[in-house]
Amino acid sequence: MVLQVYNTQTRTKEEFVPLEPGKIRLYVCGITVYDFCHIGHARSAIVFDVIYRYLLHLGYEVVYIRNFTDIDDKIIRRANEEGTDYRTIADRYIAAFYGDMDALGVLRPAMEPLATDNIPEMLQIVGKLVDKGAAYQAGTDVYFSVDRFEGYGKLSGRETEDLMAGARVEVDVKKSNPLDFVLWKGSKPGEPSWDSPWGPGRPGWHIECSAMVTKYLGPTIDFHGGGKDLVFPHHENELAQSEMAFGVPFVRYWLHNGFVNINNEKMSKSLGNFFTIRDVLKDVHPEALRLFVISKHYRSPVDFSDETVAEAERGLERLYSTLESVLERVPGKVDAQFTEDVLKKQDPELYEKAVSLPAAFRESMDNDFNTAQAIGYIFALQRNLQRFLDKFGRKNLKGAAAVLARRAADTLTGQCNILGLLTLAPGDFFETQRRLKLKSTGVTEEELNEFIELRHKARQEKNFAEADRIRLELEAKRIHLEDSPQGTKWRVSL
RNA sequence: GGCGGCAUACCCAAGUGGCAAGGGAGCGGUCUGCAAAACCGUUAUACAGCGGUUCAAAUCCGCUUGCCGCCUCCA
Repeated sequence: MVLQVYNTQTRTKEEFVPLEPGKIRLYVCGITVYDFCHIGHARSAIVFDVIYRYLLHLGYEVVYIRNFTDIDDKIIRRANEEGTDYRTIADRYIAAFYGDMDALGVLRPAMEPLATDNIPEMLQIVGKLVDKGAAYQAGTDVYFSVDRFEGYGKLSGRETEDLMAGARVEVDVKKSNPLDFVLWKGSKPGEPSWDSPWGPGRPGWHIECSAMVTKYLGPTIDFHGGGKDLVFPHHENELAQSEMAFGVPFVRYWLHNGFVNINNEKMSKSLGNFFTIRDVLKDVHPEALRLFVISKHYRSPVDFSDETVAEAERGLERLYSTLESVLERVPGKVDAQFTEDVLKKQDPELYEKAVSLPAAFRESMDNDFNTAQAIGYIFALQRNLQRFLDKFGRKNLKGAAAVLARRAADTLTGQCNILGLLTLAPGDFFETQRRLKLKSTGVTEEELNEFIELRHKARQEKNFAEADRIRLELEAKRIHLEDSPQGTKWRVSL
């Protein structure tokens, strides 16, 4: 089986062949640090986190780089609004970003370089382009000359004539071609600036990625990723300047994730319909958000709503619930040896599903990271496992049945871990989940425990009317009581 | 105006030529003092519409309709 990936540039799925056997160079465009991240950023981060985890799982050495754009117009504007400097703003939101990413369980890339730490490298590329006649100075700015790069438009599938015709931007008179883009921007008085052969200034938007890709990974890399909106102009321009400067292919496979929509409309700052990661995580468990994101193929748009997120939460609770049952019902040590045949006889379907899950999972993931399908297989095994557990009523499992249940649970957990799911002990998950959800009911844990205690007494006295009254009172607040042999548990409905 | 994507049950969502995965919700049942959870059963002669290719199409081709995105900062 081979990994197939959809390459934006060719618009087809291609067999993945790394530049260097066993090694993968992966670069993902990070964020511009001028505000808190929203769930669109979360989707991108989670999608590439899953891809990164999967490539590691396949046994590749993956060098994963994700940059921070820490100098740009929006950062400067924000600094001016707050009467502070760009560095303060950038550092604040870098810290916030790390907080969000850690909360989401996103693995850290090998390196997360800052644009401003790589200015000399950028100037080097600008110099190369000027020397080759592919860039020119106009006023205090330096522009890339799109006409000089034959392949311009090959990533986004556009013809330069089409772009010209549809140009919505006011044409900058300094440019010799309206499509030319700025490599180096002369700074206005009071703006942050760096010295350069073309005068004091700061980098244009695209040059930083070209510089950092080359510096940390080399002139040709395997994967370059980001949101769909970066295809044009950002990645198109990166590609143009890099290939012009270094004369070798820039990226072997371009990966772009789809958007998060709200009510079927793109979520964006300009539309004002966005949710920050930190706000969402106030009532949604990070693994539930992750499951929500990867329940759909990464290239498709995904609609974010209370309903769609709640579905993911319920699904995740189901998985953890089954795992919890296995922990409770299968004795701590399962050391007895049984032949495969004996295990299979316990429940042929469960046995078969457990044994075949890794292959099915891998086949899905090898097909352009089809996490949605992989999750389908995971739920199928979960269902079989739960069914198997239920066959034993409330009894603990013993012997071969215990071994089979344990093996199925381990397989489930193992595959989910590759996606960054089921990374917690079930007990810890449910505790966090209950605490998150209880906040929205206005009932404190102490109050709730008092209710449960009162009801417990009423039940002991066979005063079921009172017991049911308490149940109903709590249900009105979406708190459901579940009587079990281990005592009364509770959960908040989603 | 140019370029691109999507359309599968009540909802979400896989499927990319050979009997339509999975999840949620609903309904009926088992269990329960009553519940909940869980389990069992049930819910698409059918994949926007029309035409074509094929022994065979949700899957390939063409047209039509509807929605969305990019072309400006944007994950």
